[in-house]
Amino acid sequence: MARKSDVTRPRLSREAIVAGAVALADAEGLDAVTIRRLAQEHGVTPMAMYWHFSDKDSLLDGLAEHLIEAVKLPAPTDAPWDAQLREVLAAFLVAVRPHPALANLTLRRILAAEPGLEIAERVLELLQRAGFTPARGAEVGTFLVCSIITLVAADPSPAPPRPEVDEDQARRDKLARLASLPPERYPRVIAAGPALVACRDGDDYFDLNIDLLVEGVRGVRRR
Amino acid sequence: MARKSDVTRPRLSREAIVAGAVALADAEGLDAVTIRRLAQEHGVTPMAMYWHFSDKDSLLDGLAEHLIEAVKLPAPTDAPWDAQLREVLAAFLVAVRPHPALANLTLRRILAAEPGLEIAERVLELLQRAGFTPARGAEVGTFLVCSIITLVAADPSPAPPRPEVDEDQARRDKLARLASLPPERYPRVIAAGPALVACRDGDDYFDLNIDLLVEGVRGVRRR
DNA sequence: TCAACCCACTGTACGACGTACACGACCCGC
DNA sequence: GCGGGTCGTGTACGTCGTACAGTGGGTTGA
Repeated sequence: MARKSDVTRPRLSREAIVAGAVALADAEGLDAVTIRRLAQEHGVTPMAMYWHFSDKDSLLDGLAEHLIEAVKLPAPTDAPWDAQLREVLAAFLVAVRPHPALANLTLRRILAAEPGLEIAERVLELLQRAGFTPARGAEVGTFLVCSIITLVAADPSPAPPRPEVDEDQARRDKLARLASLPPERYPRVIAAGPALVACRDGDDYFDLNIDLLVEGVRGVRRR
Repeated sequence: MARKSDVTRPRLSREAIVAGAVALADAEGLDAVTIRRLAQEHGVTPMAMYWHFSDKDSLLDGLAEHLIEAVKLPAPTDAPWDAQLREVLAAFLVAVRPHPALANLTLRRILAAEPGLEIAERVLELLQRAGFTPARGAEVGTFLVCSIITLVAADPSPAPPRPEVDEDQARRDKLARLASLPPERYPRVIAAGPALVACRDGDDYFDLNIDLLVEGVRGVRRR
């Protein structure tokens, strides 16, 4: 097997594997994250991965944990609960947004490790302060976090392939298809076409919808 | 190859394949939906599928379309926009909820066929009536639909395996893990444990969060 | 009536995937 | 110098999607 270099290769490690996997997922999508592919990129046999991870699923656990660890939870202040809630959700968004291909992995793994528990505790505390019972708070909090993840994950094409020229082209094609719909049946879809097809690289989309969530929480507070 | 019956087998069709795939996904999760497995269940060679679908992805397209077609859009009334929006979102939820394993497929395929376009048009119309510009309406509407899907898809374990006794056991284990956390660090996580771990089989969770979304839309309306 | 045709399906094969199992090589303290 | 962890190799198996080349049976035109 060809080594990465002729001299000694820097020892493999959990962290190095995870970092490589994250980079790979960012560049080519989650489907490109393969035991064999990662091994190859580290100049190593596929089976070498199994010393550091018991199986592929635990590798994905590692990726999710990596994302969740990156959340920089803002320090508690004496600002009102809704302002603080917005900050917490925004912090989560900021951490996850660079890795849309991995966002979905965090969906079911937030409560699996300490950093995620910290986030959950914080959200539940703010929701309790807002007047929710623990059960209601859990339901709302679960939904909030899931929504942030979806906000990020729902955006891109299933898996961004190599050339970003292609991606643009695909978007243009999609827009053209919308534009060619019968205008008497779908006037608003056509009018909104550019916004429906656009990639969410501005902050507007995220700001607006985080606001929507927080406003929603305020709205259902009394129940 | 063994036929499903000794006598002539009823001709294969797109619809039959999709129906089988939906049933399979409901029973054993999306991972069980395999070209080979479907072929076997129809008493047919794997390659026979490729007469009806160009590849697996177009089969998944078919599944998504099947779900979206099932949405029973309520007739327009002269009720206020927010009440109607709630009805539309609820209708979407009702159609998707029986098939959590397939919900995510609809995320990027709503605008691919006519029934989905109809839904989009309707949502955009209501949002326009609420005072949103087409662009803003598109951003909010996209998020609303994605949220409904997430509401359904985020719930179950990755893929429900065979015995539902196991599923209950897994839930109990997870709850026990939460309960054994240090109470001084995670008091609210522990208090909310049952609600965090519970399966969302009651309507409460969905009703509450649809309300949250509609209230959120009302909240961000003026911008 | 019979050859021609096409639809729906078969058969075989290939490369990629996750991973079980057995086997080294390296490095450490004793 | 040597025995036992730590880390990695080599080989193999079963499963996946699917390319490509056949093939049989129903319909059709002469």
